[in-house]
Amino acid sequence: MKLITRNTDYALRSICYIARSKNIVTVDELVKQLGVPRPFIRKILQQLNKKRVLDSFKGQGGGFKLRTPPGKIYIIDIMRIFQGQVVLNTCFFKKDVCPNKNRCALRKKLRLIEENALKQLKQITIASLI
Amino acid sequence: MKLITRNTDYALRSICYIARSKNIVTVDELVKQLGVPRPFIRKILQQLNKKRVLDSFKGQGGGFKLRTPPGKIYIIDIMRIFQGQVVLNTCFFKKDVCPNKNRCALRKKLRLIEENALKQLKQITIASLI
DNA sequence: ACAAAAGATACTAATATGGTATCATTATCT
DNA sequence: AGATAATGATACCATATTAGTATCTTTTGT
Ligand code: FES
Ligand code: FES
Repeated sequence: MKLITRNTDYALRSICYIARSKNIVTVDELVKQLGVPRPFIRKILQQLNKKRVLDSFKGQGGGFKLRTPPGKIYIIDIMRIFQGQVVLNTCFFKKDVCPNKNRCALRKKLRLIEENALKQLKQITIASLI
Repeated sequence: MKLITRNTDYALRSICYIARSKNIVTVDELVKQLGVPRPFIRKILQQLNKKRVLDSFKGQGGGFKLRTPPGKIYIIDIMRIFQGQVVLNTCFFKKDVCPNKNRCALRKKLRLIEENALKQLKQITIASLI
């Protein structure tokens, strides 16, 4: 039960770095800073661009910068990009949606725990990490 | 980010069923009740026996029963059996243990969330599910 | 034109999870 | 004692997810 995966982790680190550095940041710079495989982090940054977290500039002097201020980037959103819908607690009972789900004591408990975790995750911004 | 996996889920269901039924319960009965692949649930029950959650009896009339009362079986322990150490939030920064871990803002936040979830999980017993 | 950047996309590798198969052991019943 | 009904142990296979690579295209500044 990992809260965040490697993807997300690197993404967050990259975003934090970019947030701190006022200038535009290249992949090369991030590779040096984070010591992460170049093609891997490239893919991550591309995804962040597609999802409109970062803005990208091609060509010489190009690179990435934030599209919104760090105080408005929530890590839950980054998690969603790389991990899909966060905190879902599936029922394995029957193939389809379990008809029992609302009465099921286990789900009820788990749901509470998840809601709680979600609530906390939703409050963390990049700004609060740097 | 699944809170519990299929293994754990089936284990919990099995334990709940066994807890409700006063008699000794066979794999066959569980298969019928839960509609889960027989060899799969066998393995699960064997593990539960090894970890001393269930007690097992071989031979005719054999099967499984609880080793402790349902109020003393915590689901966090079942999770640990099937999912290993629950709620660990790894740092991916450098290969080894990150020297920065205690100062790292992200880890600090995640740790809080995890501690919270753990605290809640630790309170759920089988008794509270049946 | 050329070089330095990112974009797009498809592929491979490693790990974790989910599931099977097979044979050995033990206990009960007749 | 032997047959049968149960679990124990163990090794294997399948699938999904995560992690990582490779290659080629596009854009832009000089
Ligand atoms: S049995 Fe389906 S949610 Fe619990
Ligand atoms: S950088 Fe290692 S814990 Fe945050």
